[in-house]
Amino acid sequence: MAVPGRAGGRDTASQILDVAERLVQTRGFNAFSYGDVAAEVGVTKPALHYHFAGKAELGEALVARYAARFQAALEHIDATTDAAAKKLAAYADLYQQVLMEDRMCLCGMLAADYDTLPDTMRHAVVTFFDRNETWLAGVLEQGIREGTLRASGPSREIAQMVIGTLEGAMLVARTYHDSARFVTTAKCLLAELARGPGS
Amino acid sequence: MAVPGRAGGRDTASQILDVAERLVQTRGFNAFSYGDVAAEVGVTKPALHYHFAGKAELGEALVARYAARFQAALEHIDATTDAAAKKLAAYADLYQQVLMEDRMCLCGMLAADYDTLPDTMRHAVVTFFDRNETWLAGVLEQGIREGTLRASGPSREIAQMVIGTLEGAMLVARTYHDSARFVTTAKCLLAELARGPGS
DNA sequence: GTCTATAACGAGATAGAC
DNA sequence: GTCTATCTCGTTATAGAC
Repeated sequence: MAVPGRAGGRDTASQILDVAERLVQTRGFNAFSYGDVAAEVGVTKPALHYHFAGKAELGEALVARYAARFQAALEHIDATTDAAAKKLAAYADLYQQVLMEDRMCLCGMLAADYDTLPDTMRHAVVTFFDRNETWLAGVLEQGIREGTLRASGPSREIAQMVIGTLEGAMLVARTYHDSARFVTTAKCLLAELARGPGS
Repeated sequence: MAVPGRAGGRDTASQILDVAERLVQTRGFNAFSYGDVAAEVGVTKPALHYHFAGKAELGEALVARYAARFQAALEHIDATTDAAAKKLAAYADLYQQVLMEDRMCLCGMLAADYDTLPDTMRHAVVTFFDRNETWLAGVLEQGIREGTLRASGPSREIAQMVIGTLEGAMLVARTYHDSARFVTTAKCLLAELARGPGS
């Protein structure tokens, strides 16, 4: 339950979000339609427009829900894990769980679609990355204090690299249908950040 | 001229490829149309169909040209650079040049669109990554022999991480309209791989 | 090699009944 | 809250003239 709320689907709005989320994560924002979602949920297109006025509004709701769920997962890590290195591993595991459902990170996918997104969605995607960066920078600083992690530069910059590496590893691994490829990169990354004899 | 051939545009086919390439790199494969390309090149849609039967064929030609150009750039690096660490820096610089034109790597973008691509394009994208991985692994092994690079694991796995990191850093940096963000991550990555007191 | 014209389809969206 | 029916537009693609 690192990513709670996905199993849900009692009401139509949740079902719409569930289906649309999967379609965006696998096909991208410009390769899914109201028709696709409606058919899969078992309603008609106007029913979708009742719940989400347009594709922009649906997209905004998608990012908002995903970001909230991710934020909750980060808080869950903070609440249940002490060591910074373990927090980092748990963070990478969040990505891995997404990939093992054959999905790209929602915001990673939307980053690819960025130039075609409505403004509100753009801002929401950037905010998602900002929050991840802030959380990661905190974990890195904790690890440096503990002496369990090392940073060869400012913690925010290392945090940016971690996000980029995990998003990129997901992106590429999906073309190989090989989640092991992601796991390998995540392990390399964690090994690099673990306190070796560096700085 | 690390990426030769882009300036070209004598014949219509080249112009079509140039425009389509930029549109795919900025908007994705599912967010550009024959109409967009035709309008920009200054011809009509049937003229495009004359040169490239359909979107699939255009996409294949796009990846083939991009991959060939990239391959040529790698050979250029090999021919003009000795030290492995400098080759690695030159490799990261190839990505940076693409990003500074406000573009995503063509194959990174197509990786996001992967689930919606025709089969021939899928294979071409994977082959692109494979060739990059092979070249990078060779450079890493050279660096280990020289004692200028270190690898905390098998060179092919490190090569995979390098590709993932650079693709992901590009992907995210584009949402910030901030190529400096990519440069920072690339520097961190090169610093990690440079021979510190590690293995 | 490029055009006009058009076919055939799917997209996002709305009106209005129930 | 969901439906039928419809509108308008953009999409890929083809036929056939020049």
